[in-house]
Amino acid sequence: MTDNLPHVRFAPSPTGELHLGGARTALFNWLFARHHGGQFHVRIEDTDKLRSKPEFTDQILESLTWLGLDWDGPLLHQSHRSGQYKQALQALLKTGHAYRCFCSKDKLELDRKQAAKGHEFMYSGTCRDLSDAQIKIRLNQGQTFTLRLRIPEGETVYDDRIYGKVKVNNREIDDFIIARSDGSPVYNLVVVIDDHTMGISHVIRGDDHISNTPKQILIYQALGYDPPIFAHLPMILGPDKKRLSKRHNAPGIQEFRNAGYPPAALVNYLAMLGWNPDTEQEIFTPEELVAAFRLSQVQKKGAVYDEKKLNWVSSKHLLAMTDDDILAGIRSIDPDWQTERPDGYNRLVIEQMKPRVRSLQGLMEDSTFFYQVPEEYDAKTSRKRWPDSEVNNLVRNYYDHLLVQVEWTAENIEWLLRETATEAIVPASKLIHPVRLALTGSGAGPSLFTLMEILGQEACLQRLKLALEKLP
RNA sequence: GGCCCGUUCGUCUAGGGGUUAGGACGUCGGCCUCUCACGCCGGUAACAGGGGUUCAAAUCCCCUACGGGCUACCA
Repeated sequence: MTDNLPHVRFAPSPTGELHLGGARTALFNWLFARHHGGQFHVRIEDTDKLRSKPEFTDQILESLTWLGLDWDGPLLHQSHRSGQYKQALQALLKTGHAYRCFCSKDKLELDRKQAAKGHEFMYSGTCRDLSDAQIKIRLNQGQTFTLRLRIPEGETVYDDRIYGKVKVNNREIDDFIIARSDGSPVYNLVVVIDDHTMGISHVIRGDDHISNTPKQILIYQALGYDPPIFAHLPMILGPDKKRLSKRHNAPGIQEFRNAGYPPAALVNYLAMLGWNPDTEQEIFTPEELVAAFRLSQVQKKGAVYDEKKLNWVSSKHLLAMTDDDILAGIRSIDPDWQTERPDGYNRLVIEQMKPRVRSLQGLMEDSTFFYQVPEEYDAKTSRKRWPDSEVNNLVRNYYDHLLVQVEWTAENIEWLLRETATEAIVPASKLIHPVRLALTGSGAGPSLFTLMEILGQEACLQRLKLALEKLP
């Protein structure tokens, strides 16, 4: 490119939803581009007609958008470039870098099976040096053929920005197929042409592509293109150290969204998987990540996905978010959440609950007592905090005091409670806990007096009355 | 099988010749306290193994083991 700024791309195939590994690859590309003021492109690799589904494209894009990974320029589709591939194939055939191979699929498969017993399988090169006459005969017979790349002698070397120098003897690479017998180009050719015509300067992708890279470099050379810079990211692993997949019931990005992880938290966590900022900072905003990101700080080894740490990162982000932002986040998952309540009330609830949860979903679930009368009382807490009818007397006294309380503030509520306890010559906690149980149905929750102030006099009285009837 | 890549606490990682091998999550204990969280303090826990090189190796070299990836007319 003429601007000298990096151009990178994320190239998912729409054969499934975006998962963690893909998201991380996209993220690192995006961080790299944004850090250097370059361009981040998204290209949909939809050449596999059978497995590609437009719904998946939509879903992937939605996930990227949700994560905040905005891309530059139009969305590209690989399938729209077929003319160009044909042209390149023709050129390679003409220059002798590619040749026709008439071996049938069945024969190749047989060879492969034979070889499986012994050692490696490589294409034997049967058709490598067919004469023009021989080719003509076969063509006249109507034999179908694939196109193979003629691999030159020597070795292919490249400098991986993460792995360092990677060197492969070309003997290890066989004359692989670049066009199928129906004339369609194969992935390795297609990426090369796409990346070249898009002006991609840095190819940043999963390290499962490391062995493909020399093949692709050979194609670049055959075509007379300059290869881009390569950087291979380590895989994200499951607890068994195998590449993370559905078998680990690894959630797709949409599930993280639905579970109520703030996108910035997921981005933060993913960035820390296999990368480190060279400082001891752990919690980053996306902007801070952009500023700090260096490819050179990327790890070579795979990293195990750890939900516990994600939860921690998420709780940190939640704590740092404003109540309004959290409310907006919740509404983006569930537009109807507590809409019948004033948002002022909801914000108070959020303020109280946000240090106690790890996700928006958790916040919604754990704050139901702010909105409805508890349906039951936690058995263990009941036994411990409300063991007998003496508690009823105590709570009834408090209830009576509250009945006449005109100014409903946390201070007044607390003062009254302590008064009630003092009158009965018991510690305040003897009253605090049963009251909380009556109001929330559980033994845990925000500070009782703040809770009561937020709930309001009417709700508190109603719930106390109910508990007095039902407990112990 | 072949080729490539990797290996520091359970997990994410710092450390690249001389360190009490550091931090974070988790876990355990304590403090705070009306509970639960938050917060704070503290504990637990790692250089895969073996050979070299060196006065000195987690750090450099070699081998082994283990793990992963690739080895398609998939992408």
